Amino acid sequence: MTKLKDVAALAGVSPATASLALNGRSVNAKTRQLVVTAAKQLNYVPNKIGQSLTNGRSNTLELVILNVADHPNIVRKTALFYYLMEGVLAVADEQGFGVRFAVRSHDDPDLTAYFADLVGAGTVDGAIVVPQFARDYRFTHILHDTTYPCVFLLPDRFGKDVSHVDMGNEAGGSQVANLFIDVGAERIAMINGPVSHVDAIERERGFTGTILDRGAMIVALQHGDFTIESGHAAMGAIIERALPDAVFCANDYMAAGALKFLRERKIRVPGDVAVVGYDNNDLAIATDPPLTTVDNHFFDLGKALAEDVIAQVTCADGPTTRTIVPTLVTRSSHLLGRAADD
Amino acid sequence: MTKLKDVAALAGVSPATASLALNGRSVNAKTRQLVVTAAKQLNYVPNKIGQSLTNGRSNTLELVILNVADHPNIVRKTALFYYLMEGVLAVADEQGFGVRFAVRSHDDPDLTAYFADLVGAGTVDGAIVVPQFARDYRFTHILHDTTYPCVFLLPDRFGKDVSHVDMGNEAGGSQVANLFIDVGAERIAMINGPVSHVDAIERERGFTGTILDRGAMIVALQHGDFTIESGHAAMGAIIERALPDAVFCANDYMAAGALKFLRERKIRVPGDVAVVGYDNNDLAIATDPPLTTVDNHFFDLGKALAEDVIAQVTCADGPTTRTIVPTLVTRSSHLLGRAADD
DNA sequence: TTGAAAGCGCTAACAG
DNA sequence: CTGTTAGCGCTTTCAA
Repeated sequence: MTKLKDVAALAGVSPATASLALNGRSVNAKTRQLVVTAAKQLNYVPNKIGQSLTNGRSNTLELVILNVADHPNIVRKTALFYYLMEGVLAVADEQGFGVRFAVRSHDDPDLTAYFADLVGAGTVDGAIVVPQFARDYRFTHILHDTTYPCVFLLPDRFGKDVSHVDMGNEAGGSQVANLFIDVGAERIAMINGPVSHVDAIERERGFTGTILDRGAMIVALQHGDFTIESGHAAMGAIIERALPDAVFCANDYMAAGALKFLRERKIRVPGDVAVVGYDNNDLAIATDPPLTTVDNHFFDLGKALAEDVIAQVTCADGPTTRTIVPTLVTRSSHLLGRAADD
Repeated sequence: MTKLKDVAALAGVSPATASLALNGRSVNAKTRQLVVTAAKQLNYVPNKIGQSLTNGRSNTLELVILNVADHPNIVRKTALFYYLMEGVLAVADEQGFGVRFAVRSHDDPDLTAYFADLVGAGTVDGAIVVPQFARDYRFTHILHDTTYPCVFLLPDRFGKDVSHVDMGNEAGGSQVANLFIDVGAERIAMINGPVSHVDAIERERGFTGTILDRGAMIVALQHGDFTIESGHAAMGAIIERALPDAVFCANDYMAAGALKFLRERKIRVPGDVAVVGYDNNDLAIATDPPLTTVDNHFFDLGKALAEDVIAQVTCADGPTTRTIVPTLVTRSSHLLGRAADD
């Protein structure tokens, strides 16, 4: 591997000036020319490890996602997370940062050690962390105490003390509630995700809040685990008592399961009951009927996350907070009664 | 940040011995004890940048996936790739490697520069590359010439000169063909992916090869772009001429589109026509009927890829080649005639 | 078994 | 504007 010294030698200057020349600092134009052509001739690529050691910066971000053993890893299934990664990559690339990727379990006894390594090892300048469940956040202290640049993907409520991006689950739930009311539903059910899932908690809060505010009622609330099967089962449990006008499923997978159950029972969707999902997964256009759902804008979330860590890394800015508001994507599964026959 | 020197000072030894002690080299037991407790007391985390500079190794792998501008980014949609990443992470973690992630376009004019940086910058010890299309592979030369550790996810046919893992598309296509024949199909169609997609090419080869070998015939061949819509359209194009007994779709998305089209036309699946997809995407259990499909074992592919690069990094082994054979997952969409009514 | 010293590749401080 | 020197944090000869 050719190094700076070699380039300097070929150009007939000292390594120091070669460095200045290559980094666009003030040097004699002729000298720069010399150095640049020498570098090109030798296919010189600066060794980033060397650079990091002197600069104290690695220009790398770590994206870590936190799982939990007792629930299926929904990230695995949804492909949504890939959009987030691409968002992160988009801004990281543009700003000259590389991205490392890691998955840890929330139950991992040495999660703390992992984070300690992260801040100590010097391989990354900042971290984007995606906790998914309301669990033990003690590991956060390490990041906090050292004021290590990091941003969480977490609702405001859970991310009080740390920089975070909120994906607007509460607003999303509320949007669905309004849609149901507007379409004439009165007796309403929800199939939510695991009780400890932070997004699920917020979706439910936003949803039930506005349902009740607007004078309709919640007649059933079931918890699934975000899988198709659990949606299917939950729908069965709901129907056992009575058929609601509308059911909101906290993700598209469970909505697909619910749809499946209703089809088996020959209950018409749309028409007899309105069904809405969440995430705007690709699944939502494959179901029959196509699913009305909520789009989180995962790509934008990824961009926001990356922008915010990078800001902390480069400007030593204080903690940031922002919300990316999701948008309703109406297809046909939310229609009720006559409207469904159009 | 506390450094080795600090630990050494506290333990009352030289940095050199502290290093030896911490790295499990031969040192007086008492000295080691001293150093270890000092390290613990100071929460010492070795700086990996410093280590890298001396060792010449970063213990990091890069996973790069190659896109193409003129086709939808299927990786974005499938979630399959996430399984692959988890496979890579699983072995990387275990072996003490970190993983960087990047996405590049095959059409990017400075793809070559990107790879040159990769080998030159010293931030990664090896690369896993996932090209998806049969395109210009000139950038490979850089990796090749420098014998840089790298492994491709590519069919044998395309990966001749480089270490690679083959996902067994040809075998998978063949498995589907056999299933069709066994179920009594005679007039058979295929909805394939883009003509330049390496996996699509192999799937078709394996499929049509055994269909013809076993005396059935191909009555239609359409190309989609791996999306639901394209599957829908392709199915329409096929039906325009005649209804085949069976149609093999090169991925589950297109199969879902085909299913949708057939449902609209009130053609029964299973029963009138057999439909099989590929990938064993989660989509496949959400469709009606559940889709018979082929599982690529993406997690295992990721593990294989990681194992093979790491082997190259640590043992300077020569090029490796292996195939992870996919397996058929039968649900009900492949049944024909009476069998479908069971 | 341990310490002193050198060096990995680079950039920054300081002279000249 | 350019060269010399030092040093980032670590490991590794080489001596003692």
